[in-house]
Amino acid sequence: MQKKANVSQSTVSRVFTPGASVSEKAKRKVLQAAEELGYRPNALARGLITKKTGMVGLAMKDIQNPFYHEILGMFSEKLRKRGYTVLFVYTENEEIQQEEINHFLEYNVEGVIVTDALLSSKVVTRLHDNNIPITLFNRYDKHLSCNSVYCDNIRASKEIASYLYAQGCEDIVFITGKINTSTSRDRQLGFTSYLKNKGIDAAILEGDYTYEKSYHVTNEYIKNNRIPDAIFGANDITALGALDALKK
Amino acid sequence: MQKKANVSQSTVSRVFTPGASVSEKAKRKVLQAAEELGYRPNALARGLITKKTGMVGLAMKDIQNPFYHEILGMFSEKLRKRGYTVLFVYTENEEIQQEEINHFLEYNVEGVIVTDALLSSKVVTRLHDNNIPITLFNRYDKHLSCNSVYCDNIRASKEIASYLYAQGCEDIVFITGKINTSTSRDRQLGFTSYLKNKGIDAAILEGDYTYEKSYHVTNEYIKNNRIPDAIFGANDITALGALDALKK
DNA sequence: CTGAAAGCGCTTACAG
DNA sequence: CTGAAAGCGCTTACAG
Repeated sequence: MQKKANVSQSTVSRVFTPGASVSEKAKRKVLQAAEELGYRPNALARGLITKKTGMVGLAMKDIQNPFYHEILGMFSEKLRKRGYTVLFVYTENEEIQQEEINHFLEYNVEGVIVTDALLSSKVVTRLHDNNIPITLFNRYDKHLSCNSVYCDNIRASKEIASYLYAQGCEDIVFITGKINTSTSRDRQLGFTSYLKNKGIDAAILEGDYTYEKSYHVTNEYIKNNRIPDAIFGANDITALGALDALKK
Repeated sequence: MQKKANVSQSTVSRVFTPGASVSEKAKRKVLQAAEELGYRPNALARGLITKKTGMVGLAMKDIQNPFYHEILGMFSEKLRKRGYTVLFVYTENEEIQQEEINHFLEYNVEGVIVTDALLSSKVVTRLHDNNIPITLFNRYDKHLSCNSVYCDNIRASKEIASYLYAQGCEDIVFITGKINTSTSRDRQLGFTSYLKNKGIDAAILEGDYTYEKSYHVTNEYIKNNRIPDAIFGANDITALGALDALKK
C-alpha cells in the first residue's frame, strides 16, 4: 500500500487518523491508492496498539419479549453512529457465563452492556480488573458496583395501582415476573404498597415472565376464586397470558 | 506473564494452542500463572497473525418480525459453540450500506451472514475480493454469487393453495410482502399458479410485511368487495394485520 | 509535513 | 519439548 502511494507507513496512518497533519498532496496520493487497492486500515492492528478496539460487548438473554429485540436495534444503531461495533452474545443460561465474558475480555471490548440477564459478582470483578466499564440495562443490583439505567418501576406501578383504585377496583391480582429480577420486585412493591395503604390486599400469583406460566396461574386462580376486578401483570407477556386465560 | 511462569513467550503460546507440544510441567506453570494474573490470550494479536479472527459478521434488517429475533439467537448460539463470536450490525436501510460492510472488512471477519436485508452487488464483490464467504439466509438472488439457505416457498405455498382449494374456497386473496424479496415473490408464485390451474384467479393485494400496511389493504379491499373465503398473507405479520382488519 | 524505528501481543518456522 | 527471532499491520514519539 505505502509502495503504491509512494509514501511511508506513517503517512498512510496519518491519512486515516482524523486530525493528523498530512499535506493535501500526500493525502490525495494515499486515498487514491487506497481506492484502487480496496485498502482499509486493519482494525485489529490498530486496536492492538491503541487499546481502542472500537468494540462494545452486548449480552442479552434469550427470551420471547419483543421489547428486547427493539432495544438491540437501538443499541446497535446508536453505537454504530458513535463509531463502535457490537460484539454480540446471547446467553441461554440465567447467569452470564464466565466463558461468554471471556470472549469480551479476549477481544478487548471497550465496555459491556447487559440487558435482561444476570451477572455474577465474580464476572463483574473480572471486568473491573480489566478496566472495562459495564452497564446494566433495565435492571440493577445493589450488591454489584456497576452503572445501570432503568425506569422507576416502583413509582410507575404505584400510578397503575392508583388508577385502578380510582376506577373502583377492589379485588385485584398481581402476577409477578421472575422473582429474582429487580424489575418484577419493584413493580410488585410499588403496586401492593399503594393498595395496602388503601386497605386492599392484592393477591399475588407467581409468574416467570413467560406466557405459558402466566396463562396457567391465572387459569388456576379463576377456578378457585371469582374473577377479579383487575389483574396487573409484571410485563406485557404476562398480561397476554392472563388475558387469554380469561378469554377462555 | 512469561516472567511469572518463567518460560518463554513461545511456550505460553503453545499452552493456549490446542495440540501444540508442551510438557505437562510447563503447562501447569503457565496455567497457574495465568490463573493468578487473570491472563487471557489477546484475540486481536492472535487474529492479526493467524488471519483467523474468530469473528463472523451478522447483518439483519430492523423489522418487527419476531422470527428474526429467534434466528439471531440460534445463529449466535451455534456460532459460539463452534468458537466464533458475532459482530452484529442492524441495518436500517433497505440495502446494506457500504459503511457497514466496511466494518466487517476492517475487523477481518471470517464470514458474513445476511438475514432479511438486501445486498448490492458492489458489496458482494468487495467481500469476495477479500475472500470473505457470505451467505444469505432466507432469501436468494440469482444475480449474486453467494451461498444461501432458504425454504422452498413455491412448493409450500402450493400446498397451502391446495389445502384451501380442497376446503372449497373460491374467492381467495393473497397479500404480498415486500415485492422485491424472493420470499414474497415465491410465495405468490406458488400460490397463484396452483389456483390458476384450478381456474381460480386470486386477488393480489400489495403489502410490505408490515402489520399496518396489511391492515390497511385488507380494510380497503373488504370495503369494495365481499369478504373472501380465504386470505393468505405473505408472512405472519401480514396475516395478523389482515385478521385484525377483518375483526373490525 | 514526513520517515525510520520501536513496539502492541501474539504465532510460527528454525535450531537445538 | 523449548527459546530466540522475525513478522502480522498498525501507531506514536523522535528527529529532521
